[in-house]
Amino acid sequence: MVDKKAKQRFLALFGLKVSQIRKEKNLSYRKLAQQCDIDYSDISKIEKGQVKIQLPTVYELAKGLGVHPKELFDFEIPEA
Amino acid sequence: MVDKKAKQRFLALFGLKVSQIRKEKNLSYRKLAQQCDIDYSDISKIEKGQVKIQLPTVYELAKGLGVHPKELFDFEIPEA
DNA sequence: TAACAAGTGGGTTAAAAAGCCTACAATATT
DNA sequence: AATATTGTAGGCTTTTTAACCCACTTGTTA
Repeated sequence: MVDKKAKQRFLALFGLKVSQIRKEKNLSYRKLAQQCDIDYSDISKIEKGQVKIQLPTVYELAKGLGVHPKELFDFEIPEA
Repeated sequence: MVDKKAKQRFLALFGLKVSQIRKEKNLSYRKLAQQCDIDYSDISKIEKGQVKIQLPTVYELAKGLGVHPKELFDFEIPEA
């Protein structure tokens, strides 16, 4: 496993993006959870960058938020 | 697990995108594998949509391909 | 103040990815 | 023709998510 810190940063930025979009849409964890097949307590962990979610979960999340999955990755990647 | 087919389509489209970019850059599985921390045989499976990779793997893949992770999701999501 | 909603953290079990390697067939290269 | 490259498939072990559930705490609001 190379570049552990960069991956951790990536997870954190992804979670932040999810958090931003969720708040824009005025959704609580529980409300969002109703719209996608993810447990509300797990969404909390995702936003904190605590779990390395898989592609289908990314898909579910985007669906629940009503955005294209691509949008969840719309953030700057820190170089080096 | 709701919507199994949609998730499978999503995986397939993602893999197709990876495949397209890899070929644009004239990279073989083994060459790409040298630039990211993923085994070459696993990249093959990713492109075929056979594995549900996690976020750090998405990050690695994008890094190896020299693109922003967002680009790997730049495809149409089939409705319904 | 009571009831409710929200965020958080901890735990469980089964399934699957990560990470690794080997082998083989089909191409391409020399 | 011989060699090297490429895609593919299979197996293996360890680690971790997925998918749940429950309990506690802090805010909200009726």
